Amino acid sequence: MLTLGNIYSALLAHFGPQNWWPGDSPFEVMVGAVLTQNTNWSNVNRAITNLKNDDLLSFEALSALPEGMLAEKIRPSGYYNLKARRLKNLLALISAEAPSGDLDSFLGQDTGQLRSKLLSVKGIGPETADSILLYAGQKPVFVVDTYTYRMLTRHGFIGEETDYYEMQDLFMDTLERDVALFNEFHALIVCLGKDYCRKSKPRCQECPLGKFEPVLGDL
DNA sequence: TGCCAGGCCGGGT
DNA sequence: ACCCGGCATGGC
Repeated sequence: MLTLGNIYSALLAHFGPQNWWPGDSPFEVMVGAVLTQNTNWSNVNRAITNLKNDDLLSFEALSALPEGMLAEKIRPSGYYNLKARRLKNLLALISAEAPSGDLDSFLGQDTGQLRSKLLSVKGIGPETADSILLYAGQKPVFVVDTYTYRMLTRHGFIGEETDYYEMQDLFMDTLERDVALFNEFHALIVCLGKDYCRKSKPRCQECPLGKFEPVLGDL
């Protein structure tokens, strides 16, 4: 019987623990979540490094930095004008919710309420919001991304028309709602995606999941 | 060289 | 309710 648990075990055995998120503070995670939208992490890391080198990676410093200057700092991450605006939008939410920039109280809110507020920010969609909830807020929320979709569709686990929330429900209704599990699982799916589920490689031949004989609907 | 990366928004059907 | 173009740098 094929289960998501089997997939998790196979990925963990193949790639080993990933220990995400690659950022030390919740604030850094939130910034990274926006910067990594449709962008590879090495480019994001350059942008983060630029901010760190200038001591700008804090709520106070970023709030004081003009949007145009922020854009220049994060240029390597791509879409830099757009992302500077999106980061400012997020900072505005934090200001409204926790005027002193107290992230603990901001992230300590009820998960559903916080999710709605994050989604109300222009530039933050389902994946970015859920990444912040899980990796910055330690909430048991499963993060779905393009690799998750490719893994599930290409192995025939789900239909092509499946949307974000259907996939998310699949994980959250099947697995134990555990922060550490959701953390590792999503990170491992990204590993799988980078190595085997590239857009230009429609079939994952030597994929670690190849030993399974997936059947549509059998999860 | 062209294609791709840990999305999301806005405008057009 | 979909579908599509725009946003942009750096790696392979």
